[in-house]
Amino acid sequence: MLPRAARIQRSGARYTRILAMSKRPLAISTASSPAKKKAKKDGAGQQSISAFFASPKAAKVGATTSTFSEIKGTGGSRQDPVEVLDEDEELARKLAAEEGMDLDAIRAEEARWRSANAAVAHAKEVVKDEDRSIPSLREESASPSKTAPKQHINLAMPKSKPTIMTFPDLLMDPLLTTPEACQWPSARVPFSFLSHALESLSCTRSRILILNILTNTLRYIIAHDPTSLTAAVYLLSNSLGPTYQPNTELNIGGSVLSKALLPTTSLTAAKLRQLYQKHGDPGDVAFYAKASVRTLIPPSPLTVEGMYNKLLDIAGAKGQGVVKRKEEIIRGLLVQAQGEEVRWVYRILSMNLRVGAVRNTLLQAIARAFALSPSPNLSQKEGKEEYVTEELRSQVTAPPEGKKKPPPDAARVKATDILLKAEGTVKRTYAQHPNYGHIINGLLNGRLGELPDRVPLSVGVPLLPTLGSPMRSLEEIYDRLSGLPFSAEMKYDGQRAQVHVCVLGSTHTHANGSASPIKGKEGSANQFVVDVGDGRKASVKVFSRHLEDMTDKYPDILAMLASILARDPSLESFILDAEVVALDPTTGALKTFQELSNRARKDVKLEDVKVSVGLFAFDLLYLNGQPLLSETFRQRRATLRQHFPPYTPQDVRLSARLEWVENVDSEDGEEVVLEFWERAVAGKYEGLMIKILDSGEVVDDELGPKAAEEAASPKKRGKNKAGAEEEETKEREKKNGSRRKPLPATYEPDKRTMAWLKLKKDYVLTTGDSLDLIPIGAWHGNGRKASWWSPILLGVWDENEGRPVALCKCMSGFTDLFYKCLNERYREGSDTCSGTPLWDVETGGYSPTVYFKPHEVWEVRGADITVSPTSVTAKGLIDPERGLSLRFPRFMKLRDDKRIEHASTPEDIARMYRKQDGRVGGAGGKVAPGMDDGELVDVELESEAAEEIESEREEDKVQASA
DNA sequence: GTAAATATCCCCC
DNA sequence: TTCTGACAGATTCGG
DNA sequence: CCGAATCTGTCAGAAGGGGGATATTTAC
Repeated sequence: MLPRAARIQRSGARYTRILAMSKRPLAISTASSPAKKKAKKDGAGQQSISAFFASPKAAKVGATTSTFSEIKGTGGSRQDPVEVLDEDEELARKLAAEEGMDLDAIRAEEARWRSANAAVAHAKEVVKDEDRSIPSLREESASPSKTAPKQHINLAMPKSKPTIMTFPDLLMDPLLTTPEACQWPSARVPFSFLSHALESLSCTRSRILILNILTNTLRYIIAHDPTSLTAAVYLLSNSLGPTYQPNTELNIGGSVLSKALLPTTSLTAAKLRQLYQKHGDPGDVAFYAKASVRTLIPPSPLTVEGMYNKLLDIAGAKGQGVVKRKEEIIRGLLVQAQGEEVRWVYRILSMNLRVGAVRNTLLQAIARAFALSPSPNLSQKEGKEEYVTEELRSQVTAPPEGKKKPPPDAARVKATDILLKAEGTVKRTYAQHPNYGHIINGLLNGRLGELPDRVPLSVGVPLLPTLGSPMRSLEEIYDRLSGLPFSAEMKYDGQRAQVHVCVLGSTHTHANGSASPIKGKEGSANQFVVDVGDGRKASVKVFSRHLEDMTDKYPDILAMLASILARDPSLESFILDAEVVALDPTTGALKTFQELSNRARKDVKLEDVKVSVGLFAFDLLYLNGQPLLSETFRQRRATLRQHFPPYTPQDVRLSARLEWVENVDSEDGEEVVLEFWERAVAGKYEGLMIKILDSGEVVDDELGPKAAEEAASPKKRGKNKAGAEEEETKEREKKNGSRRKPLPATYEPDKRTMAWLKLKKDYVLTTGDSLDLIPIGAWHGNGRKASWWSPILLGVWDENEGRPVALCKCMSGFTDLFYKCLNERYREGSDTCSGTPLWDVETGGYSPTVYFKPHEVWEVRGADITVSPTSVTAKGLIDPERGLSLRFPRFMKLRDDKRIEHASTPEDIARMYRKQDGRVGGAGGKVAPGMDDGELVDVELESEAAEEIESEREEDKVQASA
């Protein structure tokens, strides 16, 4: 029996899916195309008119519809949902009649939709009756501070009938169920089981239910086909393997996919496009297209492992004719897939499941699944306290159906505690060794508690980086850290690099991870071994921020590392965290990110290096066999500086530099920090990184920093620091009347803590400039933004030509409400929005789906001005061939006080470019005097002004809708 | 049959 | 990289 | 004291500009 809450969720969600149907053009590819392909694209791909914007009937229900989407807004709908159903039915019949085909499949589908139909109808009633307080769009904008109240739709939903096999409900509380009976007839998990799980996932947005579904799914697989587990997890993770391994990329996009789909459907390209228009989601299109096909001989059922292996085949394919070969594999998969499976095969192929579960949730589910259903390979005796045993589980009771939630029973409390512990171990392990395959092997072959030892931090396997939280002013930083000593480091505009070095034959050599999930193909292709010169050799790897192996790209860094090893024979293995920055080879002055990205990436030879770089080290995570993660930043930094003094090569052509990042500490005084920040603003830096030096506690209340410092003490990392210690803290807090949060200065992979704060100059409202731009065109959004305009093309005002010129696209900074209002202000086909360029604008290399009548001005921010191959703004002012564009554009507010003639001009942009280009800085940290002397703003004024601007902005954003 | 242009995909920020 | 929004848990507020 | 309202942290998923790598198409 399904818990009531689950039933409600499920039906509500099913209903969401229908709402989520939307129109979208066939061309899914991005539209950042050079001007030349404009004509072709506009002709073939982009079907721009959508029913919602065109039909008056839809306009009539518009308000109601968006009200619906509020409930579980997976994108809203451009059509009355009920009608979608009718049309689908009709279409199905038509297809069946035309092609003379598989009525059974269509019937089953009909049944499914009909039950959903009932749900929608009911839901509609409920909403109408229950809630008159959901305002229409206009009312909403009148009282913007109130967000629409949450809806609870209480209705019973007839269960849809799976076409092929009957699978259990997966939403139930895993503590109340057990995966006893095998759910499939074969030895291996069929793909249909996974498909069922995905289907269930897509029906809800509740984190709790998503976790339940995933956990239950994995439990069944652990219990009945553990060898398929790794494959299943990768299929669920939108990836084929750890990013640091080669050949985990499919290298296929929308174009290959639709090309492959076409022949499996016996539909014409035009019909397929029609389906795209109808449904929006490519996976749904595949599903409907396939629903019209009859196969004479039913293919053998697709298995999870079979699917995964086929994907590996695709990823491994190389050379001439790959597209054809990949197409064939895909076609094979689509033929094999039945019913619902088609949708998920297709979404997996596009590596975008969109079911609300990615890395963290998946790891949680893995942990819980193993804690509840231990690997069949293990004897039941060991480590009982790490698992939720059958006895314990059977004592857990279901909460009663009433609305009152009584306190959970003791067994549940205990079980939940065990689950949380398991999550902690698995997440921590993954953060230090992000490889699902290794973790699953570890869990299948060892106890939960042994996992960290079985899958340890290893040289050669990148660990996830610590993340910094964005801050908007220096003041906010002092506020957050309430007196804890910190270091302020320059944030360079380059590329993150995690450098792994291990001298071969040293005592601390770590295996580079066994049991790779990537089978066959050239698994461990790139082993980079550098010759130190004194007879030693070392293996070296350089990883990017997203843990991609980019050792290829930096032969000069490898050379530098060889020199470092040569000058210090005691170095055996280490992991450095650093930033690679482009440098002027002679002066050592910093260069821009854009220049760094001009470097070649593959098979780079030392001689071919055109852009010199420096490696600016800021952390040391491992040294000579010893992980340093649990040491404080102060300690790690000291060790780093002790063992890795800066290095300047004799010949800049043959080796990169090694530098320490420039920094000051809070102990140097506030003025010093302020000056440092001003230098960051004036120079070619992104801003500052602020890092806690010692572990401590942050005090939220008035109790002041003293208590915090008192409590500050280096913390030993350990699994069970909980228990008594925590209670003690809580009690102390109660007495003091202050809340404290522990703030560790240890290296916390994958955590976005307050221990690392980033202050970028473009976050700070009074620094960096903002632009006033004119919206001149747009595209249809995807997924969540399917019923809105997104992105939007923005232009500057060119006085000479007397018309707007496109500068950049923009999609960030808009609220949902703003999008809705935009739909009204620029309704397709109205006098403000047209599929053809009715107004005199220069769009350069952009070809938007629709053009807007240029009559508004928006305030927009960005980090930098870039030289652009697409934009034509200010062409000739900086570069004869290329225009200028904006890095990280984001919408701030509507400027209804400005006319388009008052928008920014190409000259403005060019001036900003010159200003940032002339910025001073340099590796030595010297600031050339006399530059930009007017830019320095008193910090106090700054933050006050910022606050004002901030609140103003909020208001404006809302007002924009009125 | 080879070289240049174009299209896609992916990855950096 | 940027951003917003949804959930869920924790805290505060009002009767 | 309890339930509602509000705050906070975490997670997911939209998508920006630029540029290299590679396969495919076109031009000579």
